[in-house]
Amino acid sequence: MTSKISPTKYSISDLSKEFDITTRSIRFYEDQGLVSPARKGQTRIYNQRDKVRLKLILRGKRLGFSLAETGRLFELYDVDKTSAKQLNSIMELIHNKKRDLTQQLEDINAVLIELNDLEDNCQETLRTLETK
Amino acid sequence: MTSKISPTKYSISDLSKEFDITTRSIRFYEDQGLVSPARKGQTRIYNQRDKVRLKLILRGKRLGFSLAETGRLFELYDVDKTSAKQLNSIMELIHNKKRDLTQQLEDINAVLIELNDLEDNCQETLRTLETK
DNA sequence: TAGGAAGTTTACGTTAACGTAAAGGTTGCT
DNA sequence: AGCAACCTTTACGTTAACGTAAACTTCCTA
Repeated sequence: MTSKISPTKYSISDLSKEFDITTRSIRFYEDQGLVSPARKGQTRIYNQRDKVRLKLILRGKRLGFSLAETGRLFELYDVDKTSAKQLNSIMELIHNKKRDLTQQLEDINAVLIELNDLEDNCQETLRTLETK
Repeated sequence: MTSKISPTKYSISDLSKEFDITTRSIRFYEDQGLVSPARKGQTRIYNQRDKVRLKLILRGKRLGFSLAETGRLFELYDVDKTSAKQLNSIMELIHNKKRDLTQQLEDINAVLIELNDLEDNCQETLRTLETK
């Protein structure tokens, strides 16, 4: 049996509400080539794929990716018929991204440790203040 | 015996070379109140503390912190004699930062998994290209 | 049929984090 | 003395990622 799935059709304001971003941002992402919704007349109509892309864009932003970088990552997924040359440059790109992210993991862990220390200090100070 | 430590005195170009940033950036960070080097006449003289701060600024940037956010974190360390009220707002700030960073950890792990998948695909495609 | 809600394009404005250039002071050779 | 290598301040320019406003269309409904 074929699986019927969710509505798969969204207006721009549907998505702006769901992701808590402005319609301006969504149109801007389109301008930058990160999404390309269908049109019904003038009106944009977004499908599941567009929605997923928005989610990925936002995740990218949380990680400090520029929109251009996120766009590059999107391209990676659309690669089916590529030359070996391109494949190698793609793998280099992937390698660099992995390197950056691994560095970020270290950074985050370090900062989390520091924040926990700070938190402990604060709580202790609070306790001594209350005892008095 | 007292431990003699490293030079602890740096010129602006020393640090710009060491951290691979421009002197313009370093002066800008000063402008934003993130470092405050001593002066000998007009000339800036940086010490160990300044150097550490630069390192932290750069780590913050890797994590997508704005200079203002990093500045807030610096302030947290200078807190000794603070009121309970301030302590609570500080702890809230810490809490939010921890929340963000934890989210980032999840994001990074997700992206790393995807990148590994992509890498595998690329390598497999490369192998099939070579076999032919 | 008048108006409101949601959509559109076009275009100028804004903020952060510097880049870049101009104009000049200080030190150290040679 | 001259100039090269640093340092300084001042100030305008630049890019990314939108914000904001104007002017317009389309659809719904009271």
